[in-house]
Amino acid sequence: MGFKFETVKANRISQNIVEQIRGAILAKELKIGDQLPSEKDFAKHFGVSKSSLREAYRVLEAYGLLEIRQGMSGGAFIKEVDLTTVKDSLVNYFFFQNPGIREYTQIRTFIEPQIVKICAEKITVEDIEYLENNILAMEQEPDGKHFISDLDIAFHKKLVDISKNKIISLIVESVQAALINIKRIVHTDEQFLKMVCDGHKKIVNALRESDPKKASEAMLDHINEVEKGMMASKKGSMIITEKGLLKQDRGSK
Amino acid sequence: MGFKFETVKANRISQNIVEQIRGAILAKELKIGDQLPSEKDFAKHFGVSKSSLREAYRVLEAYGLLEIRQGMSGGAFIKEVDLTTVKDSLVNYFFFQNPGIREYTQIRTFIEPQIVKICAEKITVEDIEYLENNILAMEQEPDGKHFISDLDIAFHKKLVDISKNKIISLIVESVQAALINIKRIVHTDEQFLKMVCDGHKKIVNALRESDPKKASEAMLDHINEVEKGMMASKKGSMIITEKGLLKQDRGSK
DNA sequence: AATATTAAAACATCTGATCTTTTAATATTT
DNA sequence: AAATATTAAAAGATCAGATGTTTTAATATT
Repeated sequence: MGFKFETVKANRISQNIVEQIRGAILAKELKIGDQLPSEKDFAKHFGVSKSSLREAYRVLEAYGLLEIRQGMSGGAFIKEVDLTTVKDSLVNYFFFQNPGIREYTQIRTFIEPQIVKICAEKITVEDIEYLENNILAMEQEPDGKHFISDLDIAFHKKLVDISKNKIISLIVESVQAALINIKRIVHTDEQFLKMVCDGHKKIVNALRESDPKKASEAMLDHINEVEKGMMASKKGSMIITEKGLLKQDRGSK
Repeated sequence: MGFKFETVKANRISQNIVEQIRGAILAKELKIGDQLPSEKDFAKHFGVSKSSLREAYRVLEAYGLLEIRQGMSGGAFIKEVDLTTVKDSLVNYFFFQNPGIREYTQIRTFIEPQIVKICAEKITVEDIEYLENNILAMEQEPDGKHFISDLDIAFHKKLVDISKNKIISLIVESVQAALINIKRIVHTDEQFLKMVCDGHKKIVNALRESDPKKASEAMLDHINEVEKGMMASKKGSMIITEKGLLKQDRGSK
């Protein structure tokens, strides 16, 4: 008949409450820091049991919209959704989509070269100093382990933060987090580490010279090199298990 | 002391259970479709009350990782996280970050011109036909209303889907959804509508000629034009309120 | 003035009962 | 035999109320 109806689920009390409160937040009737009534009072207000209301609070908390504190002057407070909440959500999503390394690389090649173009014009001496220290730390890191990825994330995060675009910051950070979290691959060999450092150095050099084109090309090369490295050394790399231990990755398929 | 400790929250039973189950999913010990024990059984297994376990299930459901069905052969089933869940999370996040139109435009100018470059090589006659029909529908739309944005989203979504990059699809869709959901701006004037259609036509023409450079430039122009249009007509545009009604936007600040 | 104690508010958890939904199994009808 | 209606059981949804734990403001003590 050309018209598609959507499936409807029976309304759960807690879901109904969740939607009302989220709606009030999006409609700006509730602001950050506002306190909701206590479980007992609000349950009575809605005419539902405490458990139903508690489930609603749990869900809103999971959305990152609520902070619940125990104790005397505790309660439920409207909270700004933080980056971690969204990143976790993206990680969950990517876990099932399971994109290939190519897909991660592609989005990075779209964004990050353009980011450093902007950086080349805006960057300050303090920023340069920060990036140089980051590279130094990475070089001095004795045998890699997972610190490399933290430093790597920090390097790219710094650049994207200079661009002052909150959306792009979120994307770049999440893509990198997802890549590391999902693949759980950390490259520990000297050669890979050196390649990353060299790439970062070239980028910083171009930025120091305020050369957008050179910086952009250096970033593009760097991303592609890292991809090549990840593809090639897949078998030889280490993966981090859920328990935090390191074990040899035998490569998939 | 140079070392930063992170704050720790007292462990809640439900949170502990959530982490265990999410961990098992990420560790691939639980797969899509797997059924978890019933509330009663699992609560007993963990040695906790049913309410605590229920709260854990609610949270996992909010994460999009669980589907809970009532009835005889119901129960809790591991579910693939769907796009809606992540988009909602992004919408929540952007609501507080409240990025400017410039930030939305910028990320689009980074990604979409490159997307159509790829499309120019991959696109099929069916795809072209789809896009042409989309433009026709938009032209025939009598007086805009919110259908325009649905068609606009569909147009850009189609292009990004051709690139077969799940990450980029998610980003482009979410950015557009967030822009419309948060700003709640719909342009109803004839002039704006015509400008969008013309932009889309130029893009499709370039794609039909398999001209990546021309397509990419047409997309870049289109995005920038739309931004200009949104900025300029901010006062004259309509906004959709929470209740779905349309009212005149008087412009902010 | 500093410190220790106490009390109350609010969340956290538990127990156990009852209601509702869904479906598999059974019974009935055609 | 096939279609339809009924029934029973499994599992979640909701409720009520009791008890435990955390946090902090108020009070008492040193």
